[in-house]
Amino acid sequence: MPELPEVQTIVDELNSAISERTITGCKILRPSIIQGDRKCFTRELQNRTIGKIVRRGKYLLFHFGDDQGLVVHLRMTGKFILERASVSNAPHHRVIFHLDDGSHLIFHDVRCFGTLEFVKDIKQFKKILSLGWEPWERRLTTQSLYNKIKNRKTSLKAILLDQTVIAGLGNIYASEILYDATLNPELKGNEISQEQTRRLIRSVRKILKAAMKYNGTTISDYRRVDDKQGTFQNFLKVYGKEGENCPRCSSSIIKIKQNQRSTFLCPNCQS
DNA sequence: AGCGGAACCTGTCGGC
DNA sequence: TGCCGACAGGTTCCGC
Repeated sequence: MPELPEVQTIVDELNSAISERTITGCKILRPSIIQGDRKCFTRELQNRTIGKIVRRGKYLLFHFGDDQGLVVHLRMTGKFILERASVSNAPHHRVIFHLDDGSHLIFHDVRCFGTLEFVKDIKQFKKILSLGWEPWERRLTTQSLYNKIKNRKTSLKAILLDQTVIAGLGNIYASEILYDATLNPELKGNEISQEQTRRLIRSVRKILKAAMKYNGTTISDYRRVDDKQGTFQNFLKVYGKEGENCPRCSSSIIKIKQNQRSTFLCPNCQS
């Protein structure tokens, strides 16, 4: 489900809703969701006060005042639900956090790919350390990105999904970005010019910024903490638009498979 | 080293 | 109607 704009929306809403709340207890309904030491998880989180919640790539980092914290990844269908009073019974509730104001934060996940992990030092957490540039990081420049991908034999689409290059992009925005930049998704890293790299970065920033403005894209599962939907699906140009007309040239949008995943493109504009 | 495919788990949808 | 395969917003592991 969520890519950077969806995760950022959720992080912003959680900061408003539960920052400075203390976790009074937690109930694990699906143990496989918990990474690391499951036995310690409940004990480590007990009586912790949630400080700042930040996003890095598609991870949510709940800081507990020091370097310790809770690292969450929503994967495809993970979401957070805040219930003010009693906890409803739903089949996909996986972990329930009880908070000191009587409310409950529920981690809900249909497919159970999502992960929660307590970490003693977030700064040294390997999965976070291996992430690439944030889209608005100064070090992400035409030159640095060009240097990083100029020898790669894989497609631009796969490069955009590679979290060790730029962190936060996923399948929807990868197609939208390549369409915006008029780049063929099947072009290889070692085939693109500096000018094309410049356009790629510009489109990454443009599309993500617009998606965040509209609180992300809801196609089926993604919901905000208050259960509202994002609205960027109303502005998608190619994702899920197979057979529809390209807004730029009216050619028919096509769907192809790259590395087992769908890519949507205009075969004319992006040739 | 770097690439592509399988696996992880559950639900939905379209075709026959 | 019912079954079966394909597909879904992501990541990790494994073999080549």
